[in-house]
Amino acid sequence: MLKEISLPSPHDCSDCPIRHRAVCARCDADELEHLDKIKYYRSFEAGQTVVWSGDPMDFVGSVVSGIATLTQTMEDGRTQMVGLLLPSDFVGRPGRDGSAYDVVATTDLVMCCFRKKPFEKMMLETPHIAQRLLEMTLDELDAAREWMLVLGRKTAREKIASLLSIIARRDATLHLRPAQGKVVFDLPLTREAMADYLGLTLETVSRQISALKRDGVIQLEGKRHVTVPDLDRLMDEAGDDSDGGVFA
Amino acid sequence: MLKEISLPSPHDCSDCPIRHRAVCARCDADELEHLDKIKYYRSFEAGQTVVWSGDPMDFVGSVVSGIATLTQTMEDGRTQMVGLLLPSDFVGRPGRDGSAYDVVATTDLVMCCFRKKPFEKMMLETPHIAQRLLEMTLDELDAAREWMLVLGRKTAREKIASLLSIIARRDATLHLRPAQGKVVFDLPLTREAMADYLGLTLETVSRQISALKRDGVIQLEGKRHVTVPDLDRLMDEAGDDSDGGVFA
DNA sequence: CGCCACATTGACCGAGATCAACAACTGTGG
DNA sequence: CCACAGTTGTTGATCTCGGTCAATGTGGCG
Repeated sequence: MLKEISLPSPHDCSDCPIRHRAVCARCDADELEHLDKIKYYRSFEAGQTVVWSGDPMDFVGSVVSGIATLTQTMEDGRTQMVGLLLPSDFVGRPGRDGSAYDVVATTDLVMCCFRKKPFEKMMLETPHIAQRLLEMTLDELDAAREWMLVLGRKTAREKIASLLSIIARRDATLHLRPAQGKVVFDLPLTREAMADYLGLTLETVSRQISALKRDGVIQLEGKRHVTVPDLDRLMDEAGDDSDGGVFA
Repeated sequence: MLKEISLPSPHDCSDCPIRHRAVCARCDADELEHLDKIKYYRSFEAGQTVVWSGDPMDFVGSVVSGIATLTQTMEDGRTQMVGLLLPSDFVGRPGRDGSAYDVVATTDLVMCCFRKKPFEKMMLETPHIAQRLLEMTLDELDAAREWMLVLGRKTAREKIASLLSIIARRDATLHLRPAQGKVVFDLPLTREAMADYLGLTLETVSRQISALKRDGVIQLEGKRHVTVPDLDRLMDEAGDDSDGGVFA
């Protein structure tokens, strides 16, 4: 079944929900106008593949709404998620033809795309864009390294707790609620996607979620709706260095 | 015992061995002269810690020679290496006060350091530096994501083979030898460091290296000197997508 | 209703961790 | 020169966490 996805009418950057966080965050009015000329919107429905690994990619862009994943797959089918793309995150690599990863929409997704060639040209002329992209890339590198610790050294229970606390914290900041005490959110990932993120099997994910529920660390309503009564407790289970947030 | 480390006399960038690969790769003569004013060299001996995680860092810089590691440690002592720094690699994050990781010299090490504040100022004024740093950061992000697949989904044997083939290929390109057929190199890491890199115990590392030796995939002379009779065979064992190098 | 995708739970197994002994090498001091 | 201690690496015995295989549950939609 193909849902009819309404292409969002091109709207002004000034009321863009990711205006202040995306790659264009530092651009002034002139620069936005320039960007406007090379941008277009694309929508994807949940489950659709945005780009296949190895395929040429003639655009780069930002996630406006929804969630996408970056995954790598070995010949025998083992797959590892290597990135979780949330609104304002950047997709694609300037200066490279193809995607190194599969990019898949896990929810309905809207992207603000820039034609690659003009974007690359603009990057050379517009320090504001290159600077912001560098900052975002450094943040992603930090996140990737944090994840390497999760993958390499944490137990299954700690891995699940780590993922939940990341989602909980992101959700809290997104909705401008305090990232402590009680947090409520919906899981944006299937058990299988969580397993691919964590280097586990989906059965282990299921078991550990059940265990955390049994132990009162989380409450579940249905399969996706999660209540965390005490975020500190959850972060404790994640084995994270107590002082949650690294540096500003 | 403290070895006497001779501080290398400040030398001209023009005969710097990493001139064409480091963060200064795209700089012209003027820019190099400017960099020269804020740079200084530091030497470390094998085993010394360059920066502790969380400590303030008043410089950024490039590895000139030797090898350093980036590691994260949990309270209970579990550690995960999150970066392997080879000559020309960049250390430190502009715009951040402290290091998020421990940086440790695993061999004798020489670094070309830039005072942070002036470097940050220069980055804003010198697109060549910001551009090159962006490129290098994107490369590191790709490497980190490649490593996430290794950590999350590969077997112990595949992990060892992956690490060996990475070192072999780097060594081959460094010495401008073809990255195929027979390759010979010295392991720059202890078994424990390899374990920390791969999310294994040092015993498992030792066992798998012995197994690869038994199976003729590698030959060992002493504990560190490795001969790879057939790099393709090794890469096969690593389970890597056959077409070794992703994109250019 | 029955189908299908997603999730849970159980029984069993094996790769890798853990605990422990030992070997090889290096530098130290008598 | 040898005895030694310290570091690094190897190998063996055993245990355990998480993977594998399989049955069962659940909720949405035709």
